[in-house]
Amino acid sequence: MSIKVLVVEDEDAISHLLKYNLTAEGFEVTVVDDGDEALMVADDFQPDIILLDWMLPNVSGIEICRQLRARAETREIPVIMLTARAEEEDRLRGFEKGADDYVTKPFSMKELVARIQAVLRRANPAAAANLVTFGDIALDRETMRVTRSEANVTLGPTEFRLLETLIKRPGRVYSREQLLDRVWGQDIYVEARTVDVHIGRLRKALNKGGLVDPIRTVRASGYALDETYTG
Amino acid sequence: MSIKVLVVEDEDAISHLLKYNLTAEGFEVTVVDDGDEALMVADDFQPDIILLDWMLPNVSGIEICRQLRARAETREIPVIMLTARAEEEDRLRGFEKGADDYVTKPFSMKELVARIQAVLRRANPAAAANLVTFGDIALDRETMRVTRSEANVTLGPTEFRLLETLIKRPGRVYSREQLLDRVWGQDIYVEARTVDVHIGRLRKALNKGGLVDPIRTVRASGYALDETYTG
DNA sequence: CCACGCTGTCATAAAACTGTCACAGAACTG
DNA sequence: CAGTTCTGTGACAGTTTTATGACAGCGTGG
Repeated sequence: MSIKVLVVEDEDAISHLLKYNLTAEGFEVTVVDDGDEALMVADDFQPDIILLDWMLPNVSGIEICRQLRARAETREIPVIMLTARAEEEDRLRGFEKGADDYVTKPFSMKELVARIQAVLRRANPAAAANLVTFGDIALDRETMRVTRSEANVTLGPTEFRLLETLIKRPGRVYSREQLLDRVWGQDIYVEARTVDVHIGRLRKALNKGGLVDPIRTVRASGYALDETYTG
Repeated sequence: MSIKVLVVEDEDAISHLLKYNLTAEGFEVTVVDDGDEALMVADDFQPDIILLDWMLPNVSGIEICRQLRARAETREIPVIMLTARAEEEDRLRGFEKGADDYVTKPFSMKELVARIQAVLRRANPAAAANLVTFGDIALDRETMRVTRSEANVTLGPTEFRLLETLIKRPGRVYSREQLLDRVWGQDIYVEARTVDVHIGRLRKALNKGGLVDPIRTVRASGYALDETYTG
């Protein structure tokens, strides 16, 4: 099942553009062009996120936003405001009324998608899935197994947790300290460089057989799963 | 580079605690223990937020707050007051003088971090955002990546921070000294001309493939992102 | 008690990045 | 236009950061 996006936008040019591109990105897109309809559709379609134009016929986007927040059924749905205005004051009003983020037209699709994902991550408390995948890598918490391209990968407990941590947010860079906190726990002390060694061990296990390394080293910062990697 | 916090606090016990915990939370923390120093450091370090102790030697926190508001350079920086007093009257005075929030000692780190983030969101949504864009350039703090026209740009740590600094205020001209303060830090000494070299490196990386240079050199002054540039 | 798998630390080598300098060229000045 | 000031940049030596093999300690199961 894919992520459902509700687009509230009255300009056809923009809504078509959005529908086209977001569909291509794998989202399930519904478009409405007016505020009252938006409120109704939000209720029964239950989108995962709403993209809300600021300027709408009849009711302003900000008012929609306020009303969405007032109803139990729609309260939790994150909202990104789309607007031509970049003024500070407007931005503040948007956040005040409960917008989760704010995108100024014109925007790039890349930016929009990144923001959608960021907001969803923030709003969506841990997807407690047993099976997590990243490219051709699959990690199963239940069986404590990791596979790459269907082939079994043998990991020690520490490497397993390390991968488990990294895979939660592919692309995000974790500092050695953050990894120590998350993988080793906050109370125990180990050298930061120990992380390097375990990253090395994880790499060796994961890339056995000459596969491409999916782990990115970010100098002076830490490590991340390379989000541009496609298994 | 992460969010910069300036802590103004004269009690070592507390400032150490703050520095330790906030650093662990991913903030970049600078501590000063006296008001006059705070004003100076705020100017060149340009923190994203200031945690200000109410009781300080020489000058009171509230006075610092007032003076911060009086200067263009520091006016926009949000302030959270730290105080042992919880009386309504003090709280009002704090807000009157321009504090954005108010935390009463003793406080939990969790609470403080939550308030910092709330204040940052309110005061400056862009600074708290992971993704900053300028024209066709996008800088993502979470993944530590920079792209131009969707294409990945490889930067060293220093060039990354340099761009991060410039992109905060496109168009603003930064002197070499200001860039040294903000990008390199206040305590270390390097030649001003070193900035030129890194600007050169940033340019080379950013414009690879014959793209237009978005960085403007302002003779005898410094550098800026060219606000007339449209990606 | 031993073998074994796993761990954390270290030493060392390799890689990546940094700051400076020198010089060429560009931009100003009068 | 000649003189002066400022900027761009290739080269380079030095430094910082990362990768990795080696090793000793630990706990478990035999």
